[in-house]
Amino acid sequence: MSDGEDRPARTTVRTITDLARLAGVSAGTVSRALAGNSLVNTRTREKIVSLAREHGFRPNQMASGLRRQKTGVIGVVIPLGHDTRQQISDSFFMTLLGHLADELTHEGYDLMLRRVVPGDDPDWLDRFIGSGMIDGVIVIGQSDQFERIEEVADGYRPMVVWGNRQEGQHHCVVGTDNRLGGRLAAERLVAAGARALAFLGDTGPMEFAARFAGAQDIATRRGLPPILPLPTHLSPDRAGEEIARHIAAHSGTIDGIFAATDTLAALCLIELRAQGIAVPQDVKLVGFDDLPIARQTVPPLTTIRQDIAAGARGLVDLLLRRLAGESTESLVLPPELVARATA
Amino acid sequence: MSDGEDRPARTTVRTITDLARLAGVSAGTVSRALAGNSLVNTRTREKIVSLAREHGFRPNQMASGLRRQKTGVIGVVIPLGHDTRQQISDSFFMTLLGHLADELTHEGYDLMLRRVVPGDDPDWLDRFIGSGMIDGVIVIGQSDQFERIEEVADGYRPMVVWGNRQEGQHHCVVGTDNRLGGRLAAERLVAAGARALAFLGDTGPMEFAARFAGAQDIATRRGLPPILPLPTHLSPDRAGEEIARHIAAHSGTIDGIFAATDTLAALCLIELRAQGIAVPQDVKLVGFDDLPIARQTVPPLTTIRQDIAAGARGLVDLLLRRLAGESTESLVLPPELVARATA
DNA sequence: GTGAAAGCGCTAACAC
DNA sequence: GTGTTAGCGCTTTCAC
Repeated sequence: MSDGEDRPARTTVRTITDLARLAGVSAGTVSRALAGNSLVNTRTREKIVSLAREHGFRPNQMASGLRRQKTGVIGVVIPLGHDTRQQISDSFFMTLLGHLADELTHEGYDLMLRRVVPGDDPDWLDRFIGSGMIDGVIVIGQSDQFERIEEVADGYRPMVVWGNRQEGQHHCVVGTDNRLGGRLAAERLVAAGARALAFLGDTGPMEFAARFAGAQDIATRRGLPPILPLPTHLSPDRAGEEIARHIAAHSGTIDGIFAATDTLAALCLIELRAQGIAVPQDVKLVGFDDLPIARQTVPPLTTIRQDIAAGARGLVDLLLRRLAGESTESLVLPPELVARATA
Repeated sequence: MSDGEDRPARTTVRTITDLARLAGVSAGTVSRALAGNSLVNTRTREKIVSLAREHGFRPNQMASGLRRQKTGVIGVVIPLGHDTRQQISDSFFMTLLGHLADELTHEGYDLMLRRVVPGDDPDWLDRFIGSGMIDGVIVIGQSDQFERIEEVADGYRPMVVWGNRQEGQHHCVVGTDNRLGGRLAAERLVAAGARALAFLGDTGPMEFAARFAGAQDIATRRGLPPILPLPTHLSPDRAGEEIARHIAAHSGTIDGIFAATDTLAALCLIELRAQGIAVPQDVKLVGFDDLPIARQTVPPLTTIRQDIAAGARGLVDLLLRRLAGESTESLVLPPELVARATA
């Protein structure tokens, strides 16, 4: 390692042509041998393969992709519409991304990640798709881009979206039944004795809107007053203050809070404690997602579970089928109440 | 939207040649016009650009990449060596990844994400680099692959690694001074009155080993008994049980715990509470990372802060400079004690 | 079974 | 200023 040039003295073999020269065959044969599928003479193939290994040769995927008109890469894009400052590091999306990486790797695809701010670039989706770099795209979250996604879906098949399902939509979506989730949450709050309910979080994004609507379904059915929306941003810094203000303004008048996400619920728990409000005695609280943090709050958070791993599997499975030319239905996953100690 | 074919009747223009035909110029001119830099006639350029926009034309990045020998993509790879079941969704890495995505996007690069299990594929790094799909690579975490990374670093410049710095290493690394962090943690525990210290977490990965060593420095300096290692896995399910066993076995004999990560510290806090051990009265606890969860535990966690955003900025900055041919030093970031309520 | 040759879509000399 | 040409590294007919 100490003396200058320590690269092995072997010819550097960067292209399939280099390798062909070395093996005394043509580039075409090398290509076939490495692809394995064609009927190349076994001896020839073995020689080529061992030569390739010996010299650490890897075929250039750009060239191969260009020629075959496919890249082996799936694009994953996270549109940040509602709240630009919402970090890409938002826990739920990040966990989903992790599972997607696992699933795609497992299927032999690479993952290209893009975070976009649709407000800055209305063309975000076409640009990604048209880049020629990806064989298909997974959109994580509809954000406020439902219409844009619908338009694109009509002309581009290999796309699957994580989000909420709307009546009669065109694009293929995988997601939890958010409205049902909202119902489960509200039912739990009511069963625990709450009567004056609030919804903590922005109701703009469709997934949150559906959760809110589901909760409202229950309030209506039970003859309770309408649910009070307590809007917040998603980034923890801002949400913290906003929640503090909401609680200060409405403690005493509400006795049940349905938080749009576990992250918000956890912050809410802190604020409730800070303001001397006992959970679940004075106020019941239910979250959404069942992130790891839900088990670690004090008291542990009652929440609505989304099966993230199943979601990732569904997204990849549907995408691969669409890539293969199939038509696919959307996939709606059932949410599940996880009863812990806050309601 | 209601009548069958709603694609515009315009000729579909997929390649630069299509566009050239439409504009009545040659492909070369279109290429130059779109690149903007060459001295194309302003009128011609405007015509081409507007035509391109009108038809939603995007140049194929694979082709352009192949020709220019650069892709505009940076690879980000997470080697999962020590603990295969460690999720890619590990909080710290995920947050770092989020910041990397922001930084790279900002610099006009795309991000290709790969999760690898070095045990299954010893060739993981060369394979990624040799794929021809990326201009450079950021390795998140050295895992148990220090040697492999060193070997590659000698022959491949555009690589930067997140991890721990070793005396005399070849590869360019960005990371926190873990040993110093370990010292800060142990000093805090001792200052809070702890005398019998334990380290919670696997000491195999170098970063953790350095944290452990730092803590041991302080124990030695203060004439305290050696620090007791309490090994765990990183995945929350297994770690939970392991921690419970450790606490059951050693409560009473230890009065200060330094957890390798906040995630472990949070789990530890739960277990201590479950076993009726008061924090910080009976046992002091310090974490590492300062993840969002550290503010949300009860009581809030005293921890050692790593500046993740600065880390991401450093990684990207150094990588771009190496890409530009510069030689770069490694970057060691200072950890910072964040005093909350557990020690 | 293997070689030769034609291109995938783009860019960069080199002409004019 | 713009057209022409020659590839980037690979795959895939089409011959033989």
